[in-house]
Amino acid sequence: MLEKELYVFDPVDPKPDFPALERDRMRWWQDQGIVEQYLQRNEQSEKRWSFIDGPITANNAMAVHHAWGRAYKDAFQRFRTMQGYRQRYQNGFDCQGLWIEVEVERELGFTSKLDIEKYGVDRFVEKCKARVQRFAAQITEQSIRLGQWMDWDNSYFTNSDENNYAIWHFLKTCHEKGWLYKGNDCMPWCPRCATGLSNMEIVTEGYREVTHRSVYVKLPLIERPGESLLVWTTTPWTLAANVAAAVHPELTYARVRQDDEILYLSKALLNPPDGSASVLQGDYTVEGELPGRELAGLTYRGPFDELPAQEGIVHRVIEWDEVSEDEGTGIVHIAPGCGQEDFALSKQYNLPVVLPIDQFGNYEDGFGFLSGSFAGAVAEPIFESLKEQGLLYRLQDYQHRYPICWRCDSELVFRVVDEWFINMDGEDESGKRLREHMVDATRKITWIPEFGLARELDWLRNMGDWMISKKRYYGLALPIYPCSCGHVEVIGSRDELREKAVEGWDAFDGHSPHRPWVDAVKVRCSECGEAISRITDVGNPWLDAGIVPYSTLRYDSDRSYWDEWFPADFITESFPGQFRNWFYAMLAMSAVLEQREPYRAVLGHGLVRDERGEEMHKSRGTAIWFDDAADRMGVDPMRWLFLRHNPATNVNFGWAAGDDVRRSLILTLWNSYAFFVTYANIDGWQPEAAPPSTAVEDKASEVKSELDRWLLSELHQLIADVTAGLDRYETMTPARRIESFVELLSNWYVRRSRRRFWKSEDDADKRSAYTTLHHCLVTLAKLMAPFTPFVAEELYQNLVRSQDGSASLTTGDEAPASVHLCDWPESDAALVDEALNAQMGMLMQITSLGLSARSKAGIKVRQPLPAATVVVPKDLQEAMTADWLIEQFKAELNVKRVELASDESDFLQYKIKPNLPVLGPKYGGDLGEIRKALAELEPAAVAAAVANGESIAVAGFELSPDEVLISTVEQEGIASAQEGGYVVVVDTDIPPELLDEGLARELVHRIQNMRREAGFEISDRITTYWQGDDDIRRVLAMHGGYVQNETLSTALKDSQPPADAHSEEQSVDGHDVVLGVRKT
RNA sequence: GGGCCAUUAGCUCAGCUGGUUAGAGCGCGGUCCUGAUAAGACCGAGGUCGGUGGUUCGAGUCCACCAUGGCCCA
Repeated sequence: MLEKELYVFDPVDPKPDFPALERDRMRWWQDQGIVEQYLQRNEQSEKRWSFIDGPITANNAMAVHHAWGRAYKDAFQRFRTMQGYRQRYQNGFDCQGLWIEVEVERELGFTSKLDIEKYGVDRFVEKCKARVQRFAAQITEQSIRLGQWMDWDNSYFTNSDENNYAIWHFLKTCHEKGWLYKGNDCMPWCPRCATGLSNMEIVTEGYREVTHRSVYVKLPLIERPGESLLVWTTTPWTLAANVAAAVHPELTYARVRQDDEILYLSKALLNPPDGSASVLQGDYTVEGELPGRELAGLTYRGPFDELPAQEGIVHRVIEWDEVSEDEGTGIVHIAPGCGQEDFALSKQYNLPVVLPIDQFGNYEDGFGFLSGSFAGAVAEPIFESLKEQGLLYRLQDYQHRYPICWRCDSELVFRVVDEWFINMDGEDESGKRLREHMVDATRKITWIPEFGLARELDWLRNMGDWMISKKRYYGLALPIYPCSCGHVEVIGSRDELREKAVEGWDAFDGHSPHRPWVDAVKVRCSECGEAISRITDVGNPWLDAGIVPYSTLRYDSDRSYWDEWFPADFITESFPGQFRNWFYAMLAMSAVLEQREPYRAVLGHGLVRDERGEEMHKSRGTAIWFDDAADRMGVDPMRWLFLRHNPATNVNFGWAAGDDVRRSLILTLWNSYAFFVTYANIDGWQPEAAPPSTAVEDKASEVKSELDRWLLSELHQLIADVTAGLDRYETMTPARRIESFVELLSNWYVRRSRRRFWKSEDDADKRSAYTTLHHCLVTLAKLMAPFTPFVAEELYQNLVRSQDGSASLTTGDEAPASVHLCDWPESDAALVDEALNAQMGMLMQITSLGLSARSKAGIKVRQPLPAATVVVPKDLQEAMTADWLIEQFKAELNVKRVELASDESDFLQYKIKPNLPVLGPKYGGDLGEIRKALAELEPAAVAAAVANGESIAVAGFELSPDEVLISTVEQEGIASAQEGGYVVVVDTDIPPELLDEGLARELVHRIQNMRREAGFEISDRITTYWQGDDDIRRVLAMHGGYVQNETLSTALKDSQPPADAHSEEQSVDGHDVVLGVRKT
């Protein structure tokens, strides 16, 4: 091979290791300072585009599913950068919250909250911070590998002082509006984490199918000795907190005698309609029926009345409309301290609330034999006790979905606890509720996919008050200072804390506002002057992420900056949880602070599944790590795979899918690019100064082939479509448009243009081909830069930058140092020629049909045929007569002559159909009859009439020719193919001279293969040696010039090949031939 | 229980505001081509577009109900 410096373009490896190219290119970007130039490119721009990055949890390494969202983030930022918009490029890390505590607890081998206290909250919090730093660094490295260009040194961290104090400001605003309150609610509680879960965390993934021992319990009625209610529960530990039993007032209950006692239960459950077993076991007799309301007001003896905690409690029967007769007994055991609905009933009926368990799920004092035991482990002692008391009816295993902790999988319990809430129905000065402000903001936002709007509104309609406190250690320190006098101080900033501090400031000063340091500070109660302490709770982590449109945009420190960048033009995240998490938290916080939408458009996307559409599992080996995927698949295919996908649905990710992208898109493009470079180097072609498209348009003298004009036309349509799609925050449609363009480029333009590049003359047509292909490849690189930044850069660097990368190849038209610094291509509508596009479409269509016809005749394409006859739809017959089109068709199909026929009747049979779009509006209900009658006419006669422009009489109506559609099917015995009004027929009668020509082409083919096997360069000149029979001799005598020209043979020698030639004996179309090639 | 989404070829998925014969990739079978060559092209088989009604001259597309699956919320 020649020294590459002798070429204009760096020779292209036809089979590159793409991941290796990516790694090299990544380093090159860093070494050349390209990323910095990119970040600064639009600093002076008037236009700005505001993107806010949803913080990624810096708690573990990045996974492939993060790559999906980050591909969107990067693609849209790159697109806007190339369009000249000023941006912030700020990445964010989510750094506080229980999930981090859980991981650190795991690292340290802790099993309980108490271990943290023993270890020291300060050391523990430092560990949490360190973990976050570690993974933030790792995620940053991985994101860079993904090709994500952000201002990495300027990432925000939600555990920063600014972020925490911004939330303080928010909370103080809530407090000033009177929307912050301490509530006691019965809530799901994890006994391991020893914390409540907010309504946002009780999610569907937080349930598990489990089997519990359920129990039927008798509750003896005080007023009716010997008679009992029968109740049922799946959580026996709650029986010790029972205070009431609920019946439905309208349902019918049965009074049943069994043995020597009377039981009450739902009548329906004696003989369940679904055929399941009766609640009762054994013989019984129904003595009467009564509506539930007649049981209400009775009192009963509770199952654990002897416990101190139950002292003085009167157990009543109450009415409740939610009681069902689908399961249980139709009488519901009510323990307000252990269930949300129960707790609500306690307010309604003023029932006492018994609180049986502490934060670890252990029974409190006052519960006798149960005190100190874990609620989840007392089923057996409780059953034993019930049995002793004669209250146990029977036990039954019961399978149901039960809530579990999403962090540690522990089964949840329900506890009544003090927590802090934001009242989502709080009213502002005008009487408008916070919830309504959020709904208004939500409607102003563009939700992609559209159903996001409905989903968010649904959540806003149903959401309860926002529980913002958590009884944990590492997180936002809630700045809430309740005083024993009843007043509550809420601190809104660090300065305010210092002003109001009465002790502990010195101990705190210099620390982040985290526990335990901030807890040292006491402030003065503004009502009574008492020194008061902060509640020990930390904040819900969605406060941390929700404040980001304020904290990162300097709301508290630089309002003009905030004005400039708020609201965000665009955000994007994966769906799960976000409608009630990040999307929601931002809406809520923005509604409080500014009563407006914090983002204008939001793109949500689904989940990453494995190749078969199932969840990725480490254990099943279906999980793919990001680093592995980047190493093996490369990130360009990964990004493309995500960006070409419909965001509304989950994507199936895997090695085969990635390889498909590599082969069908990247390699196809690469091959066209390699083709260009190979021939451009041979010809010493160099790009011109001015942009090729206008250069060509301006030079009327330049011969522009239809292929070139067509490719430019398609290119400019592509630019328009891709731009429009990205403007709508869509990547699927643009990606698929690019795919089809690459397909056309490779399998039609390059295929049909090959000879233009091969020919030895350096004429205008050849230069036009180079100019066009070069321009299209460069433009394609720009269009693909947001999607596949690596391969786009490879093409760009070699096609427009000098080999050492130091300068532009063009003169007078300095090309930017990187494709990512280029302007986004502009579509020139004047270059879009729809007529030409249609014409080329027709050519592709008839070519395909011609090949099909040849295929049916079983004649290889290398064998020339005398003629093909083509029929095209009437309105395209004019377009079909173009010389260039005929020439392309002849060449592609290898036929000598093309005949255009207007009458396909010799080759086809007709079928006629009504033209429904025309007839429908005109004839309406008569259409059925017309269709029927039309079907009975003689097709050929109708076709003839239509061809002559005559009307057709059908069922009493006169149909004009354009109201009838003629279609055709092929006749037997003719080598033809037809589709959609096109017919191609090939003449299979091959004269001897064409057989010779076919043989000549076959010989060329063999020689070409031998050239390649011999390892010759494409431009090497050779001497060809041959030995063969008279037919071969005749063919070479006649077509020797052609063979020489095609094979770059300086001579054809009728002799045995010399020893140093590459030679073979072959059978060519039945002729024994010896061939040899040797470099001249 | 309420809401949302989906259901199109063996598999994975496109299909714009209703319009003539519903497409692609992979897989399968066959043929061809080859200076993209451990690629490529062409042809073929494979679909009652989940079901039932409705609106309409006409429904994969709009409406209702149902079924199945998924998601969200109680």
